[in-house]
Amino acid sequence: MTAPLVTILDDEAEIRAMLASALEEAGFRTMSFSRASEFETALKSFSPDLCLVDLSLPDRDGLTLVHRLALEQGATVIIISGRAQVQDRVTGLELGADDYIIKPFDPAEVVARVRARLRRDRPAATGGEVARFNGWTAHFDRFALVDTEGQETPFSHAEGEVLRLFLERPKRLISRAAMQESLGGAAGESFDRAMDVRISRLRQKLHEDPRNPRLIKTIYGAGYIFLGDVSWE
Amino acid sequence: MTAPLVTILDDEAEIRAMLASALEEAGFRTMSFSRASEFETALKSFSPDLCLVDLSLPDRDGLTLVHRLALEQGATVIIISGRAQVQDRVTGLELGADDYIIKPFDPAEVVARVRARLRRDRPAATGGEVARFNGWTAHFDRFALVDTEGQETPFSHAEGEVLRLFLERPKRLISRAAMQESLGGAAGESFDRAMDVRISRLRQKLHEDPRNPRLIKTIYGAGYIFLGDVSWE
DNA sequence: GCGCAATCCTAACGAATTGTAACAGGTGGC
DNA sequence: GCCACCTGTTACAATTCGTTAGGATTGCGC
Repeated sequence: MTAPLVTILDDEAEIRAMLASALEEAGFRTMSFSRASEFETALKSFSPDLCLVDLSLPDRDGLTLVHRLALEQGATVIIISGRAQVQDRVTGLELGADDYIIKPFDPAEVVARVRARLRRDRPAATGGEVARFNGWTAHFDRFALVDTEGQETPFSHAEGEVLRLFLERPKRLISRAAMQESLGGAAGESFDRAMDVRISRLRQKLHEDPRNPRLIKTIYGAGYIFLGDVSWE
Repeated sequence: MTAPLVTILDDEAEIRAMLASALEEAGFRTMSFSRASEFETALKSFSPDLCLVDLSLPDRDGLTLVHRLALEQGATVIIISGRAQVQDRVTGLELGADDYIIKPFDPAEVVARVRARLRRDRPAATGGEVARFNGWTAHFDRFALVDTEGQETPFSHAEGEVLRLFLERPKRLISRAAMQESLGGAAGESFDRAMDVRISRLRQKLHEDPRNPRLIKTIYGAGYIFLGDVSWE
């Protein structure tokens, strides 16, 4: 999967540079344009995954461009603008923009908003559903564990909840209480036994040696700790 | 097509009222909740198209709730918060929120942002009769599924209802109750068995492996989730 | 090391939930 | 009427997952 392509259309070189470096650092490919006409020409050869558009362009009405991009061409568009009035924002969004960011902005927030948009369009690009650890690949989207040989082992919803919890907090102690709260279990009672069973079944699917688990360690009297080297994608 | 359902979760009655009236005026259906626990209970019976969530909730950590809603359940979430720091916004968006609105806000902007989100989520609302997903093309106008080789498989009206529901809400949990409500089935009774049968027949036409369905997943005790990458045209 | 209680593991069971084959009533074309 | 098809119902099979119970492990005092 190649990195998503984000275009930047802004007449100020400084802002283009700031956005481009922040986005590239975050793993996106970027293309920058200072004038709408050039941008539109480039669109004939490329189809960006997301377009950042400054409304105050010298050579074209920005809103018209946004409208054509978003509604007619179906592109994902985020407006960047110095105009902060609610009315400006509302019309920008009504015209088809997916988001509206006001200058001055923090590049970190722009990156976060770009990610939030692309997460839906290209789920694989910004991740959240696939994690790798110690030879395993967990596909939460299809509820399956895949080993190095491509062998698939399905896991259930309940097992997935536990696995996800571990993969989101690797190498950190997770107390039973925290786990119950996370998994929506009513505190106390005898749900803690159900907890154990879920983990037991998960261990089996991960081929853990019961005597010497390598991935899911029990900390007696405290909770569990997941020792895999996790990377999400 | 029924109006999209927007849920409002905020502990301040005044804000709930303001949002609800603005959204209803804009043509949305709304449901309001003051506490996260009630909201989560209601989620078992309804599938909102979009959730507005205030982060400062009395009975639960708002960010955890957002994370579960957005990433695990695939719901569309807009955070409303009094915390205006860039860092707060970035973490909110990283956790899966689709947008982040800061208090105090203008109801008109909230409505515009809600519309901007839903415009992408429910393209079918604007009237598409053909949808593509994972090698299949569903033609609702002539009740047929077409595979990559052009092979046509007809589907019935009842099957189409289920398929359309899935294609309009991909990658989101759809509870049985919500499905019955959508399909006009009388609640309770033994209609839920008919539900299963419809899905079973649809799975067969999609050539799903009964042991390991890839498109229509069952979430035991909760509902179903459709995992295709859908695009309407 | 030994004994004991607390804690944890997991096989086995069973209730609840879901899947689906088979059946039957309904509808419409001819 | 006959036939094909649609669709809900029934009955039983399969799956999920919490509970139970007994065994294993750990920590601690001696």
